[in-house]
This record gives sequence, C-alpha cells and structure tokens, in this order.
Amino acid sequence: MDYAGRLSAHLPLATRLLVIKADGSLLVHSDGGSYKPLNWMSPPCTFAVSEPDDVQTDAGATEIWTVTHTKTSDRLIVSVHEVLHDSSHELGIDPGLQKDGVEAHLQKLLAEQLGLLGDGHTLVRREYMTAIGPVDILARDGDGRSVAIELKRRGDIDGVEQLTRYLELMNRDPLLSPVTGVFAAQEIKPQARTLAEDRGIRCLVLDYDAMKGVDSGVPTLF
Amino acid sequence: MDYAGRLSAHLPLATRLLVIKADGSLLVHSDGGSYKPLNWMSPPCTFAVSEPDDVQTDAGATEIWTVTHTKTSDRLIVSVHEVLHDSSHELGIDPGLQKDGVEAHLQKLLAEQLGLLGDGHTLVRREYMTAIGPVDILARDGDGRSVAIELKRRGDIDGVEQLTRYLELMNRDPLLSPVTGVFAAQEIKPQARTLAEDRGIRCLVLDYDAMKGVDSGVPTLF
DNA sequence: GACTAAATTTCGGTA
DNA sequence: TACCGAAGTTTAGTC
Repeated sequence: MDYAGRLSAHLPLATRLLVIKADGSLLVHSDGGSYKPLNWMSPPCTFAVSEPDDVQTDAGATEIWTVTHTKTSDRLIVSVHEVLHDSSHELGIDPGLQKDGVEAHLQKLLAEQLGLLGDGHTLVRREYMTAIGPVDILARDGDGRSVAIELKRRGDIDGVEQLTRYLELMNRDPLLSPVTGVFAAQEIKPQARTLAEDRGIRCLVLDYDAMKGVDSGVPTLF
Repeated sequence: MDYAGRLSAHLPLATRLLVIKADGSLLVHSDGGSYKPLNWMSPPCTFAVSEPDDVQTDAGATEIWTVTHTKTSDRLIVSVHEVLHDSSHELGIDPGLQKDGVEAHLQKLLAEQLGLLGDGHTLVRREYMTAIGPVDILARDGDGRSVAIELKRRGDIDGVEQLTRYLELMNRDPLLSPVTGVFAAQEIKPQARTLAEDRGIRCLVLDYDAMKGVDSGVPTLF
C-alpha cells in the first residue's frame, strides 16, 4: 500500500484490517497501536477497484484499490493479494455521541469556586472576549483588580504563552489594567511553572474530584 | 455504550462497527467521519464479556462488554443487543510504516536553497542545538550576521512563540548576537504573520513544489 | 521515563 | 466558510 499526498508513505505486504466507510473513505488498521490507523484516506474521496497490471499480478496482487481525495488529489493505492474475509453492512444513520466535557466542566466549577484563588474574588465573566480570542475566566480580586485565568487540563508551556498574550493585550486596556494572570490546571509541568512564575503569573493546581464534590447543585451521576 | 474516565460520554443504541484488537483495545466506529472512532479504549486494557442483568435484558441487551484501562481505571461499557456479523482473524506481526517526512524534507530543501532568504546566505547547520531545544536552521546572511530559521508546514502562532523563545536565548550569546529570525512555512496564518512582524521576525512563504523542482540531486519518485 | 514538538492530526465553535 | 483552540488527542524523538 502506498500513499502519496502531503507526504509519501509505504506499507509493506501484511495481513490488515481494511474498513471502507459509506462515504468512500478507507482505514487500514493493524492489530495493535491505538485508534489511529496505519494509513487512511479521509472524506471526501472516491473509491475505485481495478485489475492489476502484469507487474502487479506477478507480484501476487489480485485487485488494486485506488482511493483519491476529491479536493487535494492525495492518493492511496492498495495492492490486495488475498482476501481472508469480506463482509458488508448497512449501518444507517447515526445518533450522535453525547459528551460531558472536561475543560468546559472544569471552567464552570472554577467559576463557581473562585474562593480557590483567595478570599474576595468575584466573577466578571467566563469566555471573556478579547481581540485575539476568549480568556477562559475574567475575575476581580478582593481589591477590585482584574484577574485573567487560563484553564487547562494539563498545564503546558503553550498555555503559559497563551495567557501571556492575553495579559499583554489586556494590560493595554486602561479599563482593565493592571491585569494579573493565574494559570490553573489539574497538573502543571515543571517547565511551564517556571516560565509562568518568571513572568509573574500565579500557578494553581486544581483537584477536579474535590471540586466536583463541592458542586453547588444536584449530585452528578458519575 | 457508556464511557467513564477523563470525561463521561454516552452513545445511543445503533448499528456500529466494533473492532477488538489483539491487545484487548476496542474501537467503536460509525459509517462516516474520519478515522477517529466515536468511542474507544486504548491499551493497556482488559476486555471482559458478562451476562446482562435483568434491567439490561429487559432493555434488549444480550451481552455486556466491559473494557477497563489497566492504569487509569477508565472504563467503557458496551450493551450488545444484536450481533449482525462476527469474524475473527489473526493478523500476525506487523512490518512498520515507512514514511517520507514533510518538515524534514522541507528543511533539507531550504538548507540547500538558502538563496530564498536573500543573496549571500550561508548555512551554519541544521538542527542547531540550544539549551531549550534545536533551532531548525541556523544561517548567516551576507554580512555574516546570524539568522535563525523556524520551519513549519503550517505557520501558526505557536511557531512564532517557539522562534521567539529561541531568539531570546540566542541573543544572550555574544558569539551569536545579534540574531535575526525568519519564520518560514508553506502557509502562514494572518495572526501569526502579524505577531511575527510585530516582533521583527521576517515571514517567508515556501512553495514546496517549486523547491522540489530545483532539488539538487536525483529526481524524486513522486 | 519525562517532556517537547509534530501530526496526512480530527473536531467543535465562532466570527 | 475560514480560523482558532481543544482533544479521553496520538505519536515520535530527545534528554
């Protein structure tokens, strides 16, 4: 199997699971790894089966599958040598997945429990819009000063950079300035902490389970 | 099907493709979307089948699958109502995927075609090591001044931040300073360009196909 | 093993 | 529709 598109890739002959979806897209899975296929073609694409030429036949191929992306002309070519099993099913339309978010939920909890930042903190609003994007939570501390909170499940350097950009911008706004920053996450990487504190940004490690426990309203199912 | 772990998710009853891999991991696919399953459990995990209880039987379930992550105790519970088709195959060991990288190739091409930056540029080295990581390309311009190049397929804000960190550090080194920055990518997002130019970083849009065309050596297969 | 950066990322929300 | 940021991200490489 060969892929030519945004990169070139070759997959040697082996027993694989090939999944053709209703939209013509193709997944090639091995018997391990995570959910990511070894190779694939995303929709929109077209699926075609053709006869192998002489060289391909001599190599043992019985069918050639060609999957071509409709827009980018990325192409996936599969030499099928032997079909161990073939089965086709109509799955019909698909009720969607219902998710109970992570960062969204954490944000809600923290907004309700701003006391975790220190006494006297009050919520201004969640998803406070700025020119370069929304700040997760904008609050005011006991002295009425603005506090911008960036929330992550895992606190990485990227998150600190993100908060730094917001702070830079917001501190140019005389109505908000001075704005201090709080980097809140369930887990904060050492390098991220160092960078944040070097920039005068407070770090706050959140205990999700504990915060769920003091959930103000109805007890959760899980 | 219900997932309880890093988040909670529920998937209504429907016809699905369920793939159990050799390592006990499970994928639940619908007949569309991209390669990402609707729901899944990554290895290492354990797979167990049990009888439905009375409530589950009344609801129509004939089997209950429970997939539990070995380390995090994330859990996926599947109520199987009807099996339309069941097939099992030994895939055996798996020759790896051979990739022909993108950024790596682009980096090689640009290192060979530094004239794209302007006349007189010479290569110092690729993957120039600094304390906080490797700079993609270090060069010198016609006047002998250092130029640090950050290379991306898609030029995003993150890449500008990355280059900024490198420049900050390298400019503290008297042997290198002053170091100017070049942000090179096949496509540069407007916000990334604005941020880069605001920081005095040059932006360079690369034409991959054109650069491949002037490839110095053997013609490529694709 | 921990951490960082890339990914043929995919996916969802918003301007 | 384009763009931006999150993801139960996954994956690969380096320290």
